[in-house]
Amino acid sequence: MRKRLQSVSGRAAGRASVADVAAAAQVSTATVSRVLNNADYVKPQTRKAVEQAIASLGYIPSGAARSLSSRSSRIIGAIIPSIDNSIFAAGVEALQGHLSERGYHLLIGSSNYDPEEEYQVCRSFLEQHAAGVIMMGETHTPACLDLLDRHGMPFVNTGVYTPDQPYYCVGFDNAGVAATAVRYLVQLGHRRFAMIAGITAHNDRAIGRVKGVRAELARSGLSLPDDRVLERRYDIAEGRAAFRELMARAEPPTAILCGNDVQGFGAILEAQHSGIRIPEEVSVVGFDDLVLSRHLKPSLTTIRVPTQEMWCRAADMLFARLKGDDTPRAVEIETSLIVRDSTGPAPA
Amino acid sequence: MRKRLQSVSGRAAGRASVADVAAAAQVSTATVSRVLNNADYVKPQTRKAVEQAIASLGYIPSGAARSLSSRSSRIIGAIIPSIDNSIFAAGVEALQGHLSERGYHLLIGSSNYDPEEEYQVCRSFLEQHAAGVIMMGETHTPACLDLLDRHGMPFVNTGVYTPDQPYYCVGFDNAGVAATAVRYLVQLGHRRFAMIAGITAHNDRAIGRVKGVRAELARSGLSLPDDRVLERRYDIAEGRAAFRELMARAEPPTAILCGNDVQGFGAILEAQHSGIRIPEEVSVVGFDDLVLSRHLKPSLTTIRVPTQEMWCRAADMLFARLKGDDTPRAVEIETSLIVRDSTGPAPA
DNA sequence: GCCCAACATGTAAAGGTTTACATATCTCAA
DNA sequence: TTGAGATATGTAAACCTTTACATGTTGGGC
Repeated sequence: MRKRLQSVSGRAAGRASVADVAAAAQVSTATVSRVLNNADYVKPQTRKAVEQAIASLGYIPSGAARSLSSRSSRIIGAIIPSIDNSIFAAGVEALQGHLSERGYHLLIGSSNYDPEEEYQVCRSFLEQHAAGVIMMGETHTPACLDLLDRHGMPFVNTGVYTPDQPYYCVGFDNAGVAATAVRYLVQLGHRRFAMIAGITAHNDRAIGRVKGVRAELARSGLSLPDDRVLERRYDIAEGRAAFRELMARAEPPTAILCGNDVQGFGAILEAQHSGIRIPEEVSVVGFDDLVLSRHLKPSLTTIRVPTQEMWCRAADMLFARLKGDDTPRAVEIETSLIVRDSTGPAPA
Repeated sequence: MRKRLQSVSGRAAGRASVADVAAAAQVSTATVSRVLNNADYVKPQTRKAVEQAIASLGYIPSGAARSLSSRSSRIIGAIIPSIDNSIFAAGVEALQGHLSERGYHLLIGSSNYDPEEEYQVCRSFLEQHAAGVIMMGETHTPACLDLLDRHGMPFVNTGVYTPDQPYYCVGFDNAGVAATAVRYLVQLGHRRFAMIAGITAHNDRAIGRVKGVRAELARSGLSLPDDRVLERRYDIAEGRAAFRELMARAEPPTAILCGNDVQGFGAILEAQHSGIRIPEEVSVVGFDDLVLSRHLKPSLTTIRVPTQEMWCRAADMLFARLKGDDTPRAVEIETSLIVRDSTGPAPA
């Protein structure tokens, strides 16, 4: 059994610890800790000595020991339904950068739109002492909420704006935003609508969008029968199939609202392949404004959602709560209808 | 100051610990630990008692304490150049699931193709006591390699196959694979080639692909002048611009190889917009086989890369090394040329 | 020249596991 | 009946920080 690394040894026999740094800088571990966490009351000269020791030992603090001791960590957990969806990938990317700039780390888990998996991911975040959690949507199992609550784990719901709820959130009103698109289409003279929606089970955003479309149509004295709402996965192939199915009907819709851009891509691509003209024969609207949307032919009219901003704001809300600052409970982010070439006047 | 949570208290005043579980189950903490890590030599009856205590207390082990004590964690770090790229998103998604099934957690960091950032992410993984790291490519700064080495942190390079190197890797020979596509195009009669390549700085995969193309062309007595290699970001807009630029030349290429599918999408979409016919006027080949590739019109001929498999294998290599099992140092995964509609005979 | 506040640093406990080692109990062959 | 393993459990140290508290030092107003 070899004695632990001494400050003299160039090579680490095991990892250098605060004790090693302290020894090398001839100070106490408390002082090293103070330097590390740049606390007040450290003489510049002392600080320099410690920093030098840190550098020469290649000392890297132990996150585990740190969070054990301080009962807080620099880890944020994010639960994403599916990373393999551009909109979430973009969000995760932005979030990761945002956290990293602030010395935080991102732990990610995916729920696959399954509440049970979401619960398990929460548990694992708790296990890792995450400082906070970001989740999608407002619908979580009681077990999950209870778990977070019992452990005093702060969390923020994203993708939804629910000022009436007691939970923190940053997002937008899915129903209201979807209504915007409908209003625009109605103005263009459309009367026969259909929807390629996301799978609504366990997905309040998808539900909200369908609801919003229905509500707005109702306001114009129109309706959206159940058989004109096709629930499909967020997937190009599914979007294509749904579009084909809708357009093959006796009375095809003149306007199709998609649950997200990916389904919209499916619609446009299927139209390209089958020779259906968009927007002359049918208008298509997406949701998210992914990068591809502006490049397709025709380009896709859609709702722009500032995802990056949303995830970063969610992180900021957590930071504020961790610091004890107060922060509004519900933050609404601005979306906008981006009119492109996939929509036009209803055919005569 | 309140006394710590007792097994009798329904509500947690702080988090339950092994000590609490031990007390509740009337055993020692060692036994609880044994149950937790399902070690041998625990009487079924005892195990049951402990498990019951765990359940009733809602006990969640502390990952921090665990890794501190055991000097190992269940965290794997992955450094991705950019999550906001379908190919990586798909990989991360698969990796996350794979790890999660095995009780591991995924910490992610992005390097933005910047070696310095990669180094920083490595540091932060070290800080979090990751059990292992997965990185893209074989090119890492000496500082980074040294850091990993000094801390005995196992890592695996992905996206490259370098049996001659002393590092673990799982991937494929970028140059060789790119050559495959060239061979196919040469057979189709193409003689005037161009490339929309990725930015080669700090990106050995991008470099490899360019090299492979050049090497294979040389074998056929052809060449690829520097002015026919446009280095661009992996981005649809960049792909479009590059395609436009190439096709506007006095002698436009008859075949364009793209650094990845995203650039290929750019080429196809630009062709759609500008009325250039693919493959009649020019053939286009991508790399990655993203989901969209088969759906575009024309569909994109490309190289299929089993990304999901690649990332999962990388994780498996780490697992094997962590367990002390031995594992081949270099694993080659199989890619294949997927011929679709974006390639055809060279125009006459 | 004194004393107090502000500044600077040190000591040691606590945080929640794992694990080496010690101890206790059981089983069964001789 | 005994005792040697095998089985089962316990004790306590170690892992590496942070932090409450204690102590020591400095400067300057009087």
